[in-house]
Amino acid sequence: MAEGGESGGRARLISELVCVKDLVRRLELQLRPPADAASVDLCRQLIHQIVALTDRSIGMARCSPDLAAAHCLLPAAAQQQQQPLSGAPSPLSDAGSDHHQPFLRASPKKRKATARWTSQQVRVSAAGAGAEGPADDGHSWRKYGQKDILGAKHPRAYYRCTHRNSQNCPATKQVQRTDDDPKLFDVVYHGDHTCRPSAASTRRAPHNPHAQAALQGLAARLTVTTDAAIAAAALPPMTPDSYPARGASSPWSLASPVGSDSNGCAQGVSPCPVPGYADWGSHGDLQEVVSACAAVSDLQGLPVLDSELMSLECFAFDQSFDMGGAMPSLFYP
DNA sequence: TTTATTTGACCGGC
DNA sequence: GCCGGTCAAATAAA
Repeated sequence: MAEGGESGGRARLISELVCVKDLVRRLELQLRPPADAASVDLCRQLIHQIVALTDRSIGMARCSPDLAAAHCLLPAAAQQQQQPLSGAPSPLSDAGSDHHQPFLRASPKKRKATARWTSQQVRVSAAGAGAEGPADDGHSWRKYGQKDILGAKHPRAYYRCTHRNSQNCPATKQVQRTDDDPKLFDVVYHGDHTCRPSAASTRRAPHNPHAQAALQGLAARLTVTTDAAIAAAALPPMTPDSYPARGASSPWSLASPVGSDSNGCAQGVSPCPVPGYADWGSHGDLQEVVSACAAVSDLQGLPVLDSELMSLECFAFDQSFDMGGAMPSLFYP
């Protein structure tokens, strides 16, 4: 546990937020009229991914004693639901080991060569994105292999960054349909993108009322809990096509993307720990990530999302960031 | 013609 | 020897 030390954790946190930033920008693109069903579905996919990544980032940040002490990461309502970080340890307190990721099978034979990568695990839905795989995550991937995995119902697909050759981008990901729900995919990211995001993904877009509605629904339901055990094990992950129908009497979990990786030595850590995103790694850019989320919600006057996400501006990336501790999980009550 | 995907073979860790 | 991950030729699609 605590592989890679606190600087590695901070690097992962920044990487997470960079992904969020990219997703938000893509969401902005979907907000331009005319809106259609496919666009709305894609927006939902993006929202799902944004929340999942935010969830994990919050978890990482909460593990920083300074950040947690400042009470700047979570809204008051969410803090009321929190359990103490100290005392009884969370089942996810040693996030970083595979056996705490319910959607990942233990892989004792994982190669050492791949273990050095920074890795992230998320569970995403295929709903609205076709049955072939989860929605686009903002990067361009090229499939290079597929394998039947022992004990798994569905094969695992292997992707690498399209810019692997042109920009020597080392990022790869593995996508595998979950056994229990064909609509869900477990996605494991290895390495960090050193390629530059496409310019198209950064264009601003006008307002799309359907996407705004989806965001509004997201904001209205957004709460945070540190009971990752419940979130990860007892409750099903969110699917974009299902969350609008969920009632308040049926608590359920968003995907619990428990952060896990190896030692994170594949990347530098300070001050700009994410290769290829060096110019994104500043505090100002992190604020931009959060501000982008807030700006979208603010268009419809969504104080909940606004205040919650704006509180994330307290991300100061304390130099003593520690990955130890419980991982909270977002869920919709 | 170029680019992406498929799929069997190969490699290396265990 | 088993298994997961990657390679690369063949094939398909744009």
